[in-house]
Amino acid sequence: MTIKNSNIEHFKDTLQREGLRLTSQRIAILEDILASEEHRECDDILFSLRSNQISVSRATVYRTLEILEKGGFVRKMNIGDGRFRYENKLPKPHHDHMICLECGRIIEFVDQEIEARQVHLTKQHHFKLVRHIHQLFGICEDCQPAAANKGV
Amino acid sequence: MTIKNSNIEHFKDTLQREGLRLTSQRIAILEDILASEEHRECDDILFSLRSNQISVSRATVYRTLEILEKGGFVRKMNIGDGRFRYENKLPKPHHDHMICLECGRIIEFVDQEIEARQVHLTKQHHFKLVRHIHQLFGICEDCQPAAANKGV
DNA sequence: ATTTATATTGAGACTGAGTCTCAATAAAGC
DNA sequence: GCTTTATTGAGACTCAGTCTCAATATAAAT
Repeated sequence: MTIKNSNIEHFKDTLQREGLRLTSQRIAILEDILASEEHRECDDILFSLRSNQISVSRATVYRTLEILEKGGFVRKMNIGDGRFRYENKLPKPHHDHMICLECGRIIEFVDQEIEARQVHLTKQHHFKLVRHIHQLFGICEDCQPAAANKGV
Repeated sequence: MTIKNSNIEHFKDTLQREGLRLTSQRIAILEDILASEEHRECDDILFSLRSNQISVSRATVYRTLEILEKGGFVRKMNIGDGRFRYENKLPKPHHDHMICLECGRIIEFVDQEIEARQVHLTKQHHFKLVRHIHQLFGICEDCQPAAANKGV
């Protein structure tokens, strides 16, 4: 059994547990996400499907993304520009993001010291930490010459 | 001269530098923000003004908030629920936020180690850090008993 | 103080991401 | 294959935020 098929099986189990059905649209959306390493918005996924002659409605993509998020297949991220991004979460350990303000490029990072400090700080405030967002906005290496010309 | 008046003077200077005018609406909005320590959304500010018999349109509040943000008077924050929050930035040094998922309470924090690690990490990636968002979501002390009952 | 040029305002139209509705369709179990 | 019921697509809808434009107010000039 391929890795891809084992993911579909896993998805099937997740659906069954919730009394949901395995449809061709859901499979197509999951496969498209599994095939990408990018942080994409809904329409990126929609157009990617369409470029493979798969027609799915926008509503179905949103609905499926919600199921996939709950099932731990994708991570939904808010980078503050009003549109959510979705990334294939399966092969990835926890990480945070640097986001280029010029080109939108996303660089992933993790830092154990920061993770530990977060736990420490929340304990100090008797706050039960559930999840966190840590985003570093700036200019990536490639965009720095261009940004300097624009006076950034 | 009171602290309040010196802020209005500072605002006046900021406006003049941009060729903008000092209007009663802009003063009222700034004063309302200066009088609050909270992280409020546009409508909170609008209703606060109205409760003081000051009628301003929503568009003007948004427009003024934009000017105040650029001028460094307020900080605009995205806590991921689709509505921006604005906080009086003047008396405050840099800080990040813990956000209670139950009651929306916001606790401010700073940690020099985290700040230093951020700089270190971005340097490693030759990324020019401009700003960051660091939000810790969870359950605040007060909400933990209630959340436990709901099975969170 | 009056005039003049132009920035600002308010009301409501508009935008765009995302959600909801509902009739038609398609899974899944029998 | 039949039945039950979840799912789909199309488009209406929502909601925060932005834009438009005629009426108004500010600031500078006279």
